[in-house]
Amino acid sequence: MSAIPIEKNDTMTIYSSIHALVAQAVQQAVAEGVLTLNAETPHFVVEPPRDPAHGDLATNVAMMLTKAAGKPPRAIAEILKKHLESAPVVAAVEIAGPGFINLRLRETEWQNEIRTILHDGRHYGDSKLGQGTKVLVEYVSANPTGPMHAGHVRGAVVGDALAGLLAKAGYDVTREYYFNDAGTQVDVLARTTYLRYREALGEDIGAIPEGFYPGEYLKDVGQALVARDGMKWQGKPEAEWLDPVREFGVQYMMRMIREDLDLIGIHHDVFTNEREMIENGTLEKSFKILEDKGLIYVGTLPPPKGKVMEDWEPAPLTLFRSSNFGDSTDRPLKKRDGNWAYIMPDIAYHYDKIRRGYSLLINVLGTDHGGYLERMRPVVSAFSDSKARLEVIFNSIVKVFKNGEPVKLSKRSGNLITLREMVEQVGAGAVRFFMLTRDPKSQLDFDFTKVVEQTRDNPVFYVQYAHARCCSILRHAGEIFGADELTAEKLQKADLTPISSPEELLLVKGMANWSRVVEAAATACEPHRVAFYLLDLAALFHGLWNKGNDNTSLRFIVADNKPLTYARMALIKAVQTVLQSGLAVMGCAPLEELRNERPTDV
RNA sequence: GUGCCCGUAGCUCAGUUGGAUAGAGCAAGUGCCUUCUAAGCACUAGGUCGGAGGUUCGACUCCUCUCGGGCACGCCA
Repeated sequence: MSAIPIEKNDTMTIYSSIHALVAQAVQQAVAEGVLTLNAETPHFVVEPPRDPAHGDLATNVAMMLTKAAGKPPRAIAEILKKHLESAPVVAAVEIAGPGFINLRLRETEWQNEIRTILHDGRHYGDSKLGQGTKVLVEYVSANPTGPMHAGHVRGAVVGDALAGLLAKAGYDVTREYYFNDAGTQVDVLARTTYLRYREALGEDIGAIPEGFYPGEYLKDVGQALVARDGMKWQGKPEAEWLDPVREFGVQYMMRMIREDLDLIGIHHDVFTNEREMIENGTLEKSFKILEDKGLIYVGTLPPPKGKVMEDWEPAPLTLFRSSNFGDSTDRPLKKRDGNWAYIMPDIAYHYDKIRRGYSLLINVLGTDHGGYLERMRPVVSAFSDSKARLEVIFNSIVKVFKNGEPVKLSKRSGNLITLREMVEQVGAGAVRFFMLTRDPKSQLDFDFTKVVEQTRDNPVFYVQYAHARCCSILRHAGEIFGADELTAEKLQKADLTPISSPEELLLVKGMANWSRVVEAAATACEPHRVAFYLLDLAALFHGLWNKGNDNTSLRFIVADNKPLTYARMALIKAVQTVLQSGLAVMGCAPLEELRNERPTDV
């Protein structure tokens, strides 16, 4: 029986190459007539078994083939076993349980994985899963009426990390911010700005009345307006100042928001706004397109169910046939008075996204926007002829704590925990990491005290500590070898055969999972999986470190054994690299030491 | 009334898209500092995966029903 050659290219991982090997084994068994299939080989997986005692890799291929082959899974596994055993990278093959094929690879395969990590550096784990698909991630999108506060941060971080994750997974990502500068909210902004403007000119405005924004931050805007325009608007009727003051306020707020976002390292590629959508005709055009597709008609909707509405009166309205695309009802695009309904700018905006060629649209929103997905999916389907896909990442609220006590937030009084405050107190990296330590759908408690705690149960610290330890070890080793000898380039050439203990290889296998995590997390649009992966990897590393307590020969630096130590430095450098790669996806800066420092920078 | 989300150890949460004996941290118990950082590590104990059916070689995962909690459900914005 001839050995099966493995075709290997740059983007292949251990898992994908073994997957290919298994597929080849199936083909070969068929070619030799020992296996007959009456259907295509179904989708099977090659993955690390839950229990490491089962081997390095496991595949369910035999169980998946039972129908096509008309044989019990263990019989199929027996046939494939013979083929797999002949592969040079395979050390052992076992059949277990209902028909799993467990593979053990030669140690050199794992040692080579260390070289791959050192070679790929920050690009280790990159995937071509997305195949360059154009994806637009829209996040933050807060209206320009105030600074970023705790309520915005989670969505901002989740969106940004998701964008980073999709980029790593091979998508062509655009980070976009959409703001509403044409509705009543920005009119309130304009009126409040005008009030603060009069205040800045020395008028006594008293308390901020109901229906205005109470926040102190608008005093600055009033003063800035005085600085620019002087007394130009004083005593003038609203009709004269409303437009220019609104524009001034919006620009001021957007500048402030961008500065806030910069504090946690968030920079959108594109800013889009509602006014532009209306003024450049996109809105009219999107309506026309729906009309041309025969999706607009005039009709009367039944009253909404399950909700008492005293003022309900049936009336003929301009409707969009969204029920053609799975919506529970058709939607009015114009109000009774003939003006556009409020969803129309959103519709226009999503038309614009499609027009720009995106086939995957992702919006990051709070769970309180529950109805959004049902309303917008039909829109996206209509404009793209069902070719583009809209996904919404809903994230739950963040509850803020200090010393275990909940911090009361009140938007009405303008008493909010600002993003700036969070970053100044715990550091940008910690804010970002912590926001990603939970599935977005579940509620998150953000405790200022816990985030900076240097203990095992603070995931931010635990992962950073692992990275800092790698740095520390390499610093110490530099005294033996000279720092010049510990670069990734030099370490790649090390003899890695000393890396052979089960504990060390377990760590390497953990690192080899990185690309699988990238792909799975990107597919699920769940960046928090990266945080959990890093936590796992850090635990493996800390565990190995502490093995040195019981057994000095397992310490990374063994003074009287330079070849061994040098090989282990390659391992440490690899761990450092993977941690950095993961932190980079999350947008957190890796820390080189923690002793007297807080995470401060992005 | 309808739709979406959640329900996993005493607490806070993961669970590799259907795989083998369901995992971490905290809290409880035990052991480990002559060290490259004990800011930690190892071990013990803890479960009817809300409940009941179904699909199949195999279900925390998919389907139906059901109970409990959250969020939505206008021509308002």
